[in-house]
Amino acid sequence: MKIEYTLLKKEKNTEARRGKIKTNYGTFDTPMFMPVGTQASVKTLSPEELKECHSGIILANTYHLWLRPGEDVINHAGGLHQFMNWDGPILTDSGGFQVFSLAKPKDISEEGVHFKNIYNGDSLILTPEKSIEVQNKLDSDIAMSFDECVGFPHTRKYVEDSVERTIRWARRGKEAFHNDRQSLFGIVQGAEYEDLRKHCVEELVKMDFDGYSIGGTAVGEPKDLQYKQVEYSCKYLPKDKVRYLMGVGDPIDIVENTIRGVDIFDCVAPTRLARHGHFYTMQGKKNIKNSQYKEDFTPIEEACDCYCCKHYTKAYIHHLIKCEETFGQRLLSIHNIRFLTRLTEDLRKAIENDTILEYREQFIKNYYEK
RNA sequence: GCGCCGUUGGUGAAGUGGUUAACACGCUAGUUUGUGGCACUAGUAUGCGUGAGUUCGAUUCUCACACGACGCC
Repeated sequence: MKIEYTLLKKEKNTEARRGKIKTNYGTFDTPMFMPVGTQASVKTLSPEELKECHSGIILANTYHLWLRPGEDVINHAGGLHQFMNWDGPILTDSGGFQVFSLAKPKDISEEGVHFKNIYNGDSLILTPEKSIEVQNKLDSDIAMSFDECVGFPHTRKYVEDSVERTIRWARRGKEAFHNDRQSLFGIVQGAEYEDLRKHCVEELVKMDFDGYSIGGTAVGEPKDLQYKQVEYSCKYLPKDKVRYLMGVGDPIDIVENTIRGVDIFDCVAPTRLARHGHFYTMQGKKNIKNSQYKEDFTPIEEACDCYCCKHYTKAYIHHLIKCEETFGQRLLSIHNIRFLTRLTEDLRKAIENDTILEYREQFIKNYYEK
């Protein structure tokens, strides 16, 4: 079956939404934070540890799994869930972000995007059809359309042409799509131009996707522009379909964009930052390597219920991270992901109580003014 | 006791008669947004064993002393 999104409640004063998503691998609440497991693994964490972080869904990447081990290997294993021993929902990115991070403009053609295989130097082309074929074989619960994620800054003309191509690619991908157990999302592009975002949404809605993603954010643009891009997208998206904001996961951005109507977030930040010693607290982001933690025998956060905070001290984690022990990276990854899922739990409560604006005010006060 | 070699930041060390003493590690901070994981950026000896001398100028040359390694009695 396809995913089923249920809108449970809209917050009284904002666009924030409380909902739930039913998949073949369980149901999860929205708003929700989704950890990133590019290569069929959320770096340093086991599926059991991820479960304890209360992640409702995880993300894996088409581009990387296409190159290694190859979609057929995973298909022969019985699909991504079986391959990686994760029995919760999985969303796969299409490779569209790698168009932004790896390809140059000259590598992009109407047919698709030309890449060099980093493992053996082969010339490769990723097309909308190929991306969908790979994702069909990976058998994730939610697949993404192949899009072009445009960087910042850019010219209006470039974005105009790019949006049209992304729409054509979305149509080609939808026609190539064959998997009854999987859902497919369209991706809204158009940078900071409201008319282009509106146009993109209208064209995608005509194709009737199972849900919609907001792309082209978190690519170096100022925060206020990011929030506008989300507003210009959510304003035109159908209320009865889920909305996923791609690549955004800074705590304040999760709060701000939930208020603007986003249901799902993903970001590499909690795990990447953890590997470099940073951790989130309600009083802001901190660095465990700082010498002040050398003999601090208290947990990362007293109020946190994660495995890391229940059993380990800052002094111990300070030591582990300075020694580059992977256990330290793992403990902070657990904490950071749990921090973000707790944040979305708070936001869900605030939506139910119609108090999300008060929550934002308090959150900003604690997070930034200390 | 004699001979010989050596002594440069927290560590390993490079180097020069003349503006900011290389590099690495460590240390101190910072950055990271649909991940080409474990990277990048910045700061970190007003100082070259101690004292005296030569010189316009010494960490660099000379002498004495201290400390250390090696060899000989």
